[in-house]
Amino acid sequence: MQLKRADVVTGALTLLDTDGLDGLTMRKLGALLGVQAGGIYWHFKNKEALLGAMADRIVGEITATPLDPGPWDAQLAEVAHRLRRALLARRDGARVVAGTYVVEPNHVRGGEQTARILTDAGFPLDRAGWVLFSVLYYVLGHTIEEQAQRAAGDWEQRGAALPDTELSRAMDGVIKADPDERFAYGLELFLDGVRVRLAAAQATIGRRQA
Amino acid sequence: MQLKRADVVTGALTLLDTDGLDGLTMRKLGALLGVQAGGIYWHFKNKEALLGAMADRIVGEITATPLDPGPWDAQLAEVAHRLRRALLARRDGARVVAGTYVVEPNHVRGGEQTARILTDAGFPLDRAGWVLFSVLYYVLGHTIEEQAQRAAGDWEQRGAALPDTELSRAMDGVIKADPDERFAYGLELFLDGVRVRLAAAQATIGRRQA
DNA sequence: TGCTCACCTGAACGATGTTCAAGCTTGAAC
DNA sequence: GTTCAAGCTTGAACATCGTTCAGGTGAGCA
Repeated sequence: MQLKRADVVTGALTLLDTDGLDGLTMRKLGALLGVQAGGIYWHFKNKEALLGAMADRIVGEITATPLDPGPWDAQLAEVAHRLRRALLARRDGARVVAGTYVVEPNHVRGGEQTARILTDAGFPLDRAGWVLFSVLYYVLGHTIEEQAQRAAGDWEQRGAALPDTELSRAMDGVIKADPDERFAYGLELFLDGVRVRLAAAQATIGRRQA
Repeated sequence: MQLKRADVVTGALTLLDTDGLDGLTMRKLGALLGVQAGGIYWHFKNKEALLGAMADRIVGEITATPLDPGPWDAQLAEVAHRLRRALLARRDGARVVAGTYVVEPNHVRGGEQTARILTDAGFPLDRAGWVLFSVLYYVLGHTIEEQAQRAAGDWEQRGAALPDTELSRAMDGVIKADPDERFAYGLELFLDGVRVRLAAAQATIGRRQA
């Protein structure tokens, strides 16, 4: 039974979970697959291409199951949460996805599907794209930091080094707060902004129609 | 004249601009500083520590000049723009900053200064921190992608590979749009959300006072 | 049976981060 | 002005990394 392209990606994701992105080497991946390191290069041009395929597999989770019908804001929030869950599901998932600027099929498919949510809600198509990317950036940034914090683990010299002002204690509180809550809060800020824009756009149309 | 810690950081940032993050090696940095690669390890425990110091120097630009007095939303927007400019000012600046989860002095100082903007506007302290970090994540995510796209340069096989639907043409339009405009648009979405929250909080206080 | 691809081996190449004993340089103390 | 410890650097080595490539192996078709 020979190796298929998909098997390499699966093995790479397994190794990612156990050893992290920095521990993901071609030699270790080869050993896991029962193959010499060089053999992988028949399936992928280089490591970057492999990482791109891994990223696409990770974000592919988002479009795996169809969205429940419902109001646009609930749907958009669901997509954002799915993306975050997909990134968190694998060790260093956010770094893997953020590091690859490749246009892979699942990326594009997910983007289109999400844009449709916004255009159906009445957003003009170009602005829908802008909103979509903005949310994407927020999720990526948030999850990168979340996983970096998790990786840094408990070498928490932090509190000691900081000056003990009211503000810096608050900063420390932010870091220690529940990431799920913080994520939802920031996402809600975004959605409020989108709601404002949507209301304004519809008011303009209404005025034009009146 | 011997090397000081700060000189190493300055040289590293120069090398970052010319060779990019992937081209920033200890040997090249040593050559630039007129020193063997091993010598750098007297000043910094390892490369990660050096990158942390570089990141702190980059974000230090933000607090270099004091903020103009004005309404809180203009100030917050100014901070976000300063952060973006500081990251864009150096090649791969966003990746450098995002990759280091170290609490360096300038990071903390900038965070506190920005939190004060929000508390002065009437935000509770803990929520101010959440808002602040959310904006930070947006800016980081946006700028990482912006610089990645710049680095990918004009190997634009992109248009050809994509299916030619209305939606995918729109996606392509997003990528080709002016990054400054896109950034400002997404930031404004955020600010709208914050305004909504602030209005709601003040309404509650008002009702309580009444 | 033999041919032809698809797939893999095994060894090498250059480059990277990091370590360390040994030297040099500097500046203050005597 | 000499001395001496501390601050800084050398030079060579080590393990490991991504990547290449000429040559093997094996399965499926003729």
